[in-house]
Amino acid sequence: MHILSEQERIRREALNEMRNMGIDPYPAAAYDVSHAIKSLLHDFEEGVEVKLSGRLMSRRIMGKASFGELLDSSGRIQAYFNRDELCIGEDKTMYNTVFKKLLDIGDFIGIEGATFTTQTGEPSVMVKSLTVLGKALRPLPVVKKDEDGKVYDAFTDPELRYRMRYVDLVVNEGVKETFIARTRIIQSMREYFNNHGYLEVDTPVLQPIPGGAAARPFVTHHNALDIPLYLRIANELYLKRLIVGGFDGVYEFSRNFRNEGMDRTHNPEFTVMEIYVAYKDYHWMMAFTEQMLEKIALDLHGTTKVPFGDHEINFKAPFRRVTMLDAIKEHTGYDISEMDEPGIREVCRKLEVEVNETMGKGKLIDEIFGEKCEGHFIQPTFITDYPIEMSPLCKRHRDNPELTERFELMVNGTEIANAYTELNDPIDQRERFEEQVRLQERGDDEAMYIDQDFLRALEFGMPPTSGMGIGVDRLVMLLTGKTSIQEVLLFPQMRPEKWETGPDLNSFKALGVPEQWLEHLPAAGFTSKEELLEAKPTAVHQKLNGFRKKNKLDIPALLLEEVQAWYN
RNA sequence: GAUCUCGUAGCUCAGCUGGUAGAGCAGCACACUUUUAAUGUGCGGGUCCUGGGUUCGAGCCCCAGCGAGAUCACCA
Repeated sequence: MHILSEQERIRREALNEMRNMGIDPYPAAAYDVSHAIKSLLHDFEEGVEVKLSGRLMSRRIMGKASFGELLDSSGRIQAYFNRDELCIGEDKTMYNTVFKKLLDIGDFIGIEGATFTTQTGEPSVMVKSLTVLGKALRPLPVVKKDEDGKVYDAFTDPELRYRMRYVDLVVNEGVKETFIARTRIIQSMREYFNNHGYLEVDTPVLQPIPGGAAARPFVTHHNALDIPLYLRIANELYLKRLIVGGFDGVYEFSRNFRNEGMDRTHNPEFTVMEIYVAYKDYHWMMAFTEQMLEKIALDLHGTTKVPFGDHEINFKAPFRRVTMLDAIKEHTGYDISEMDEPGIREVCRKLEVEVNETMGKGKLIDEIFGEKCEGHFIQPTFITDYPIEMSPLCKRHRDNPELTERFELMVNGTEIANAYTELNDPIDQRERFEEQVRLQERGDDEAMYIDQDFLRALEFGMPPTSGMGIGVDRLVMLLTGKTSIQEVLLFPQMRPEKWETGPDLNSFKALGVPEQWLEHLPAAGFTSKEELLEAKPTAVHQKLNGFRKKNKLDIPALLLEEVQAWYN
């Protein structure tokens, strides 16, 4: 138990008083409402009998009448509490005591009454009946907004907002909308795939070999099997096994886990949608992807134009297509298409792109692209035909064996999707994995492991297939105008909070402190037995009785002799 | 992991050259029957992130730690 602040103590006292009055602050019965607030406001009419529920978010008390705001999941409405409307008879306790004294901002209440419009033109509810549905014991931050929509005292500290997302969702406008948008984006995507007849599947999160991507995995241990298991870094190799098994198209919203840095674009767990479709190639997949994004933008915003920062991004298909080598030529002036590794190294030096000895030709090209080109692609652009070294799961380009049939979709200067014509030649695949092992030995810690079962599956034959993965979190960021991944994850990873262990009331009890006093000692400034015994008995005696008087505690005052007895 | 910045009341923030901790909102009390960032009067509320150090004296200076943010590295 933490030490209660004054405001928390006052709310607990109100809670007890409600119980003493026979009001259950946490009633069990369902409270069926007549309207969601948003829909009530949407076609607002006067004189409609309504029953609403929600949190009390503000109160403006003026003697016998008060205004408050009720917040439900859909919106806010003003409620008018008039003493004589709420309390028809002589007994005015419901207004004078329950509403004015015992309710607080943040409490859940139900109201029944009739709609009307105030003199200032505000749609409101004249409250005839009030029900307490759930008392809040902690004060909610009060965020206020003036006529111009200017926000005061917003709850802004990112640490507190992410740790206490429940508070963030209640008091900060727009937070809920972001997460509703996230779900709608996912629904739109799922609908698109289902309409094409592709099957949503689930593949293992716990994997014996962390394959399908180059990343550092989380390791755990399975006791019964006594083996290490890895949290998946990708699901690609499993989905391709399903294509081997005969599905035409499979997709999965895959929570992936990577044991790497955390910042405003990286969370240890994140969501990627991956889809694999048989008998298709990456040209088909580009068209499929751009149409998907156009649909998502339309479903979410009703237009393909999405504002983001200073830009407006247009998801209208088709998107521009540029080969990686052309992109490099476009943004650096160097044509590296005919160059060998030393030649490209020289270009890196001239461009002041940082490289090291472990990097192969492909990696060098990727570095140039990442440093000099990536950031320039604001409007959706497909970058195609990547070097073979950095694409070990991708089929060789039909016209150039040094390249692969791969594209990445760049939007707003970052990659949001990645796709291949998948490699289905098992012998080539085995050699590519072995090349990865050589890179690993050279020091490239991003190189991949060899998944023998995956190779076996390919040896049974996989139809030509195209696969695409899209970062769901980043897509949501783009479509909601957020610049940090923490804003689109309900519960982003944070360092665990340190909790006060709390005062040890039992140790006070052992000293002989009366039962009724135990809970008040920490509030009065004594959090441990040691702390108490360090002070003089006379000081303790005065401090505790002073606390009793100040807080009007309904317990007997302590005698000095009683306090002295604790010291023996 | 590195560098920089920040951590003060429930929330948002001031706090001078080191000299007894402040404001607004929220809370409590009183007044007020159509307000809307309601208003007026009064009153409470603090481990100044934690632990050391310097000093007669530390919210402020120094050291260490914890947490967060920004930049970078790695990654998507």
